[in-house]
Amino acid sequence: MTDTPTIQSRAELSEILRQKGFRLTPQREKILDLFYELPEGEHLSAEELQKTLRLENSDISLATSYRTLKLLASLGVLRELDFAEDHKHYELARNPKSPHHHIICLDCGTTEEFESDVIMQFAESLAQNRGFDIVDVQLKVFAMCKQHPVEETRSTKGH
Amino acid sequence: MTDTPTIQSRAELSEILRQKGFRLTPQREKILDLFYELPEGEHLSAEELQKTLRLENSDISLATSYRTLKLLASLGVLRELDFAEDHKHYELARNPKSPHHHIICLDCGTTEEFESDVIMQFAESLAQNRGFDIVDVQLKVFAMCKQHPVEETRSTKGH
DNA sequence: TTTCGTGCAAATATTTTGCAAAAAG
DNA sequence: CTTTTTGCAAAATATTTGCACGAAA
Repeated sequence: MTDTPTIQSRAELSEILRQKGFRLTPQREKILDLFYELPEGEHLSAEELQKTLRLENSDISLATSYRTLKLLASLGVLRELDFAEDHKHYELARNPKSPHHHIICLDCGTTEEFESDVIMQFAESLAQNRGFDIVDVQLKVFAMCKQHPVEETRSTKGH
Repeated sequence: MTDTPTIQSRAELSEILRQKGFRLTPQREKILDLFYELPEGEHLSAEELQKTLRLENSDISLATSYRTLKLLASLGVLRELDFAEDHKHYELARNPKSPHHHIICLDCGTTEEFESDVIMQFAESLAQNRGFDIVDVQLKVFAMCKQHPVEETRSTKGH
């Protein structure tokens, strides 16, 4: 892995930003705060972030939300997740040494997360063999959960 | 894994479609043909598919391309891939019993693929424990390749 | 012939960007 | 003061959809 810093507390944000020449703004603080308030394993899309901000009467423009999500992801503070959807999700990169993975129900969209040393070791040695420097590792298991068995005919077109 | 059929040849397409009440059209045949002509490990986005079709003087509308990609993916004939980009990629699901995985350079976008029994076994037992029925497994290793070392300061804003 | 698929253009959805004003350092 | 960041609205991208016509079974 690279030198991605593990943020122990929101207070480190200022330092991380300053190191790279970015400024600490109320918007950036607020957005990071929100991610800290989130239960572990939760992730937000840009729209969900906006909705949450509005609930707390924070008036941050959508453009700033997008810019902040990208910035924080590029700094390694947030992790960008791609499920089988049309938008990205973000979560705190709490512990970059052991990224976690997701099993996703293709029908209801439910996600469960898990960690795995097996996967990480595999990825590390693979990257080393090929001369890559790992930034993130994401295993995605697309599946149907108990509540949503595999459909067999076109009658079930939904989703 | 589910009963996703492994297509041995393009000729089976008709049967697979008919089974679910879909029709065999020249457009669907042509698009599947293209994927068969692709070297293993190659994948196409909707736009790339259009470009390739145009090169062969096939005049299939973009809407139909999108519809066909979605349809074939839902039938298990194609596999939908999400890299850290703003569009999806598709590839033939040649062997659904051992999906392959990708290591992606975040800077230049190069992808290399690999397979792994370790990953598949891990995924199978995980899914079983949680009562999920696996549809696909994708490990993505985001990294920087030899040619594109990790950037340290904001001076390198590109990309 | 009846139902499904296609092409077109318009509509959506998501994300990015130019620019002037406001804020950070 | 100087440079970055914000908010807004417009633009750019990616994908989906309504509808009338044409094609498959």
